[in-house]
Amino acid sequence: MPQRSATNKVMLEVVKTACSNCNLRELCMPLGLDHREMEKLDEMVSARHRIRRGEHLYRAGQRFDAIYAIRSGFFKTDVLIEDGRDQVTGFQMTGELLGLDGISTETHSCNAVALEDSEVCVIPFSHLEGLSREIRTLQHHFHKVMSREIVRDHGVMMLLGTMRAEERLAAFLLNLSQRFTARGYSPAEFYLRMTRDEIGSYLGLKLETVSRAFSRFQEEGLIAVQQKYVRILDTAGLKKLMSHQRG
Amino acid sequence: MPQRSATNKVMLEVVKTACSNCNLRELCMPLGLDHREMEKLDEMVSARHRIRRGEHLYRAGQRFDAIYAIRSGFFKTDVLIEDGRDQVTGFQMTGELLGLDGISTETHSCNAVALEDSEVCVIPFSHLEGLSREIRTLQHHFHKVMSREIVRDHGVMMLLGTMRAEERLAAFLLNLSQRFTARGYSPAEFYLRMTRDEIGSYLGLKLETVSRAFSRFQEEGLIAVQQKYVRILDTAGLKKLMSHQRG
DNA sequence: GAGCCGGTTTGATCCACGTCAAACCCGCTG
DNA sequence: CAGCGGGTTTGACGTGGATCAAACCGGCTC
Repeated sequence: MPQRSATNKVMLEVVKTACSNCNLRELCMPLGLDHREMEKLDEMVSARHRIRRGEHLYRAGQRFDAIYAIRSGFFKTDVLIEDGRDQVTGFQMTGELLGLDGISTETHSCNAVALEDSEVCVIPFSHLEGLSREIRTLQHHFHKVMSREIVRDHGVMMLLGTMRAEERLAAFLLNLSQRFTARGYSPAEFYLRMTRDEIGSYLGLKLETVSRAFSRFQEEGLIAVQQKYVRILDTAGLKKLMSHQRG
Repeated sequence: MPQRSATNKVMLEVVKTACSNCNLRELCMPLGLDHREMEKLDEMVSARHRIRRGEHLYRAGQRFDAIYAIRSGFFKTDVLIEDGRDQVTGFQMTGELLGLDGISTETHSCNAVALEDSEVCVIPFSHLEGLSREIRTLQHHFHKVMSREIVRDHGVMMLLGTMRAEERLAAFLLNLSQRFTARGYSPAEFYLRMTRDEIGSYLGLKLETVSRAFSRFQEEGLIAVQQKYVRILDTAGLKKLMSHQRG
């Protein structure tokens, strides 16, 4: 049985977490490690955390010393500026990493909040750096993950800089669909874990605009929405909408 | 005298580039290396490239195998999507790294174009990975640089998602000022290397809007502009403008 | 020095999205 | 089952920035 102790308001389990038989392996960690390397990887993960819906995994300003791999659940990250404005910078799901932004200053630069009850693996960053000096493939994998994050952000910048409301929402839905698919869920129907307001914040729109876009998509038969439940009826239609609006 | 050979349309110099006595060291590479480590660093940089104004350092779709440190000059990076829309994702200056986005897929995901005659150090990525398995401080430095890029991108997302035109331009000017300062140039006056259109693309605005915002700032005595030459007259005013517009 | 050309400025008009406000929906609690 | 509250939808209206268009500016070539 795992030991338990309360840290902040969060339950910490000191378990022997085993990457070696985690079925998210191919999402979060590199393939093709030999037996010894796999054992080391298991040691790298120091613990698992359960985070309840609405709780923070970390907050902007806190000292950074670990990154987190999402075992299950759903998160958002957001940044806040003095004058009260804030923006959701991303939504993260199973198999994705959280906390990469903290490396640069050794301080988290955004908040990470669970949008549903979730579980993460805690990967102390010094362990990760140590191990990636030993295991090439791990090193390379990690670099790719960071780079992918940069590319992803460029995509969002593109979205925010050049697309109109409906294109943004279409892009957002298609992106979710694709990520759910990669995790073995239906590409065509899913529950949104976030509110209209959070979607709007992420997409640089007001919640009313998001809501109207949803309604419009429904009218046009592209999707069926019922609150947080979304069914995509016409993927091609959504794609078309994205590319050749205006121009 | 360095050997010369023409590669693409770009001059390549096979010189013994020496990080060890490069005065950008503190900007692009880690401090506190001992003599032997410094020598290895020198070997890591395989060559220097000269890029003339308007030329591409690399293009989206090309195979990635090196990152580039800007020795001198000024670049922009931009992404292009099918339907013809494009967006500038960043402006890079002396001491900054280019090409990090290519690691994830081993293919460059954006274009890098020199906005003035420039010179870069070519750092083959496999060398960098190899060396950072040996030198902890180099490894850690590199991770910080990648992470900083992510944080920077979040800042841009914030800008694009929540700020209005004049706030965006103010943020842009203050950011440039700060980066020039860090490089020993005047914080208050500089030449813009990019056009109004490129600024607009970066800030998610049309060039007319950028131009109007410049004019407005000038009317209000915040800056003096003459084409690409900008003098900041009231830094505090620009900052104030950013924070407490609309509220 | 005339003429051209890319980039910029400025003005007039338009429209997508924001703002404000009311109603609605659904799950909870007493 | 009434009442409440967070989230959502929908409508009416206002506005910041896009669009369209014309003029301007400085550097270039012939």
